[in-house]
Amino acid sequence: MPEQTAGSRPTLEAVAARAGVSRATASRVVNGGAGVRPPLVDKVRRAVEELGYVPNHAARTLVTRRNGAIAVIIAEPEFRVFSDPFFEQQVRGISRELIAYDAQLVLLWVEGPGDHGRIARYLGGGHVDGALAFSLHHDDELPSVIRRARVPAVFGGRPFLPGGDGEPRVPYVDADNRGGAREAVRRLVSLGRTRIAHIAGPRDQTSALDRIAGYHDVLLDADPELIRQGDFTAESGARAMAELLEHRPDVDAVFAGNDLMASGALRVLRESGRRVPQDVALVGFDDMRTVVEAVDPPLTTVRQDIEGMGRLMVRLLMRVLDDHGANGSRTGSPASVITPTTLVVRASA
Amino acid sequence: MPEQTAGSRPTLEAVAARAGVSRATASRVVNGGAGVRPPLVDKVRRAVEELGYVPNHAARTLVTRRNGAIAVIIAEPEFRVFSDPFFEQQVRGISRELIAYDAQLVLLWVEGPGDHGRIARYLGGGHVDGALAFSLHHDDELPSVIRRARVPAVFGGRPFLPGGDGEPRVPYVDADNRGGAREAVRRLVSLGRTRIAHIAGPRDQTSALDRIAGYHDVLLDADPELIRQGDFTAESGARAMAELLEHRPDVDAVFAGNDLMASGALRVLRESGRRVPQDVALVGFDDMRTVVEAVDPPLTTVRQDIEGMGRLMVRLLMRVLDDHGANGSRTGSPASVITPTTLVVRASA
DNA sequence: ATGAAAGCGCTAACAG
DNA sequence: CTGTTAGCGCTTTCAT
Repeated sequence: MPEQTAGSRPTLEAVAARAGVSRATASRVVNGGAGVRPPLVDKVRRAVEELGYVPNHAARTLVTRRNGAIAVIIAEPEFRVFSDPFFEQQVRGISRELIAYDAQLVLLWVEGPGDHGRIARYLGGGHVDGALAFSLHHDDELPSVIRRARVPAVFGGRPFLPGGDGEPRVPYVDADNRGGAREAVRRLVSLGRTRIAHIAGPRDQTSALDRIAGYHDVLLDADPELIRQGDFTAESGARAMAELLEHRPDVDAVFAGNDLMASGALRVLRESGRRVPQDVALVGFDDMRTVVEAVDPPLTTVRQDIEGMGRLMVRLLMRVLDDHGANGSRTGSPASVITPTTLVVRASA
Repeated sequence: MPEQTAGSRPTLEAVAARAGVSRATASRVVNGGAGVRPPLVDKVRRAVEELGYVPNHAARTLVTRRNGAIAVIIAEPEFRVFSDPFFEQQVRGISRELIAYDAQLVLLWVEGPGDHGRIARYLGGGHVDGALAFSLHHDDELPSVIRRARVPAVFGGRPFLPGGDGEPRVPYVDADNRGGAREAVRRLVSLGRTRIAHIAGPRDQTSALDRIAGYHDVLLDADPELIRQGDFTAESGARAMAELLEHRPDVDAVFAGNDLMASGALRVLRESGRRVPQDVALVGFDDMRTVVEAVDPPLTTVRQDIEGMGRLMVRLLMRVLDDHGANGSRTGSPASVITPTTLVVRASA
């Protein structure tokens, strides 16, 4: 343990003095040591060690204009933040990747539109180098708030693009919802099913929309009766399944917009005396552990690499930041990233 | 929307110039405006408005030595267990209170002992003014890591005090686990029950220990056979209840260390053909919504104000910080806070 | 390859 | 009450 006087911590000046070099050289060593002769590098390193020197972040930020911190914006209504496994995994990915970049995670918790002013002020105040936010509902104003703050940002999940005209596109990271949905439906088709229904997620979320699109990609002329609206909860899945059974009792397969709705549908299916997968095959989406394996039969579903998406959000943001730094103005909006999904076959289809 | 040139943001200098005052006066106004004549205050305020001035945080920190940021340290293993409302509510309370103090929340995610070095470096690096952490298992090293970093910290939940000798006591905020347990057991006594069992939480967590102590406070000479070990999971509650029924089939009341264990016990109780509360009365702890109301009969339990505890952690930390600032050295370790619990009577007891 | 010196934007004595 | 003047600790030209 390096000793350290109670009040003030050693400065670069002290390190330089101890190593018998100038502050400039000490600085160079601390920042990688490029272009400094090995013997001096060693001397400085040793001084740093002995003094227990840690760079003063504020001083460094003041001159470099880099904070080494990025904001993660969490909108309360949307997520039961830490209890939602989805969200937890994403934040874990972000946190891990940020550590690799030696950047800090500043959590901005938004409880409602009333907080937008505060968020805008903070973001605009140059406290963080960039922001990470999550795709929300169609009518959420947060994206505009972030954009107006002129802080480089990356979204998790494809955002609804406001206006749509000359607006700068925000880069985002999303799973291949559409492709995943196609795979799910194709699986059902390959099983010989011909009356394949879809229990859709809420229309104001792009992930739900994209999954619906994927369904239609495969089933070009699907009977509208076979498509039912849910809201991503198990309850809504059960309700949708009940409707389905009423209007199209001949249904022989269901692609649910997520695992939760699939679990609700499964319950109703069994209550109606149907066997899964024999009578009705069922595929979900998300591969949410707690649901997928707790259910009988275990659910065939589409997996997305959620933690990986979190990591990618960080990488993408860092690239945007580098562009900013390099030539002053953007090199053009960086491409968004769509991560692949994989079909996980279990017993339900 | 105040205009703003792309690259650099306006400085205090610019504000001062525009308002026709010195930088010092502008600074005074920005920081509350005490001791500045109203007309000047107005002028400066207007200039700030027109220029869209936002103080540079780094520059301010550099001179004041205050970051306006506090770290919230989350230890991964723990976090999973608490993946329920508990943790989320606490962080929400912290976040809300921090906003009131205009401080930022820096999230430090600890995945294991391997991260201790990084955490120590960060904390020791003066990036944050203080830290908030949560009470962990007996053998967790995090508390020592934090203490060694010499950063003012407050714990959520009474920590195991290491060493125990001249070590500085860390202030903490905790619910009155012992008192709550007493209330729970007294309720059972008041119902005329005479063979009251306790399903205890893990012995390496102070909350579990305190609840056991509360049980003993009321039942001074309880039969050791009536106390069974669980680990705060529903499964362990079921197991403990089964053992209980085997050794003491005459049991007529159970105080479970938390609601999850109570729910497991309830299931076993009913499988054994006993009626709750008629044959066996049951009280839980935590008042965890999702469990307490989902269960039949609804659980009588002990409620703690979790969000409030989060807020108190922040207030306590701020007080510690003020003490530090005021006279250079601590005024003495600030008192910890124990928040009251309340018995919530439902149908199970 | 190294050092000297000029700030980054702000606050806090200290004068006036 | 207001302005002047030093820095806070660090990076970064610019000379050498």
